[in-house]
Amino acid sequence: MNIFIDNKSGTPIYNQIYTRLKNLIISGELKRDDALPSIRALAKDLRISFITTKRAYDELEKEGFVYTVPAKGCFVAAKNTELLREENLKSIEEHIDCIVRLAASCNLSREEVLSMVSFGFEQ
Amino acid sequence: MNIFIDNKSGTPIYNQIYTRLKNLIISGELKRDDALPSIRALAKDLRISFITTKRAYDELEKEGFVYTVPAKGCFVAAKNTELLREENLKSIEEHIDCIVRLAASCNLSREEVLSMVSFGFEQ
DNA sequence: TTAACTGTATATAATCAATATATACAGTTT
DNA sequence: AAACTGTATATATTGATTATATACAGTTAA
Repeated sequence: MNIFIDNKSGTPIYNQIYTRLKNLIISGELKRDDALPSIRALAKDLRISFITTKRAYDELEKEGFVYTVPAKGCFVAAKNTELLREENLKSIEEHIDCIVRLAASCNLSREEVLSMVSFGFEQ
Repeated sequence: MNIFIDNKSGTPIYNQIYTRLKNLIISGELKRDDALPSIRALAKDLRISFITTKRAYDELEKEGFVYTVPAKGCFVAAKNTELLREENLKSIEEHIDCIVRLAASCNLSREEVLSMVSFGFEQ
């Protein structure tokens, strides 16, 4: 499964697992309805508590990347790219809201902001 | 001085003081080189530890809104509006960076993002 | 010069969220 | 029945946040 834990890195174990699996799903290495390793098998493999792998899977499920069936296992959900796109759009909207508020509080016009954004894409 | 503490609100005391003073400075009610109440006097007034008022003042100083002179007091710094503008610009840049990254990961073009931003200003 | 004020520095206590875990439970498969 | 699956509950540890006391050192003005 190629998941490695770096105990020295500051990021929590459950987060490392979550990120790695998410990338595997997004990149397509794990396809729709593929079974993920069971939380216990993966935990045994990584020599950590299965509660920790469960947490990573819970996060993945909460964000719609996987679905789990009690007593059966955890599987890659469909429509991940659409889901990711929706999430990103929502996130972008939030950033824009912040920008609009900040711009207002320092008298920055729409045009000035637009040129800043446009410039941001050139970097 | 009109500073009130709401113990029921979730925001920390030092933060309430910080926000209130910052608003007084930005709005111009406290002008350049005006003396703020001493950390001890304010603490006595609010019936809290002066360490807490000190923390609020430390935050204000770190962000450039006030300067303190040991054994003399704490005073409103100059150029607050310019400073605020700079801070806001930096913050906007950061939001733009995030947006650019998000847009890239879901194949959103510069033009699409620009129209989203433009739309954001209409709300 | 001393009393009363200013801010500073260090150490500490309480609280809370985050992280990781063990254990007991219940359903599925073979 | 044995061996697997995920679930639920309770708990321990850690670290950051918040608020504090106490001892210190400089300034001011009687």
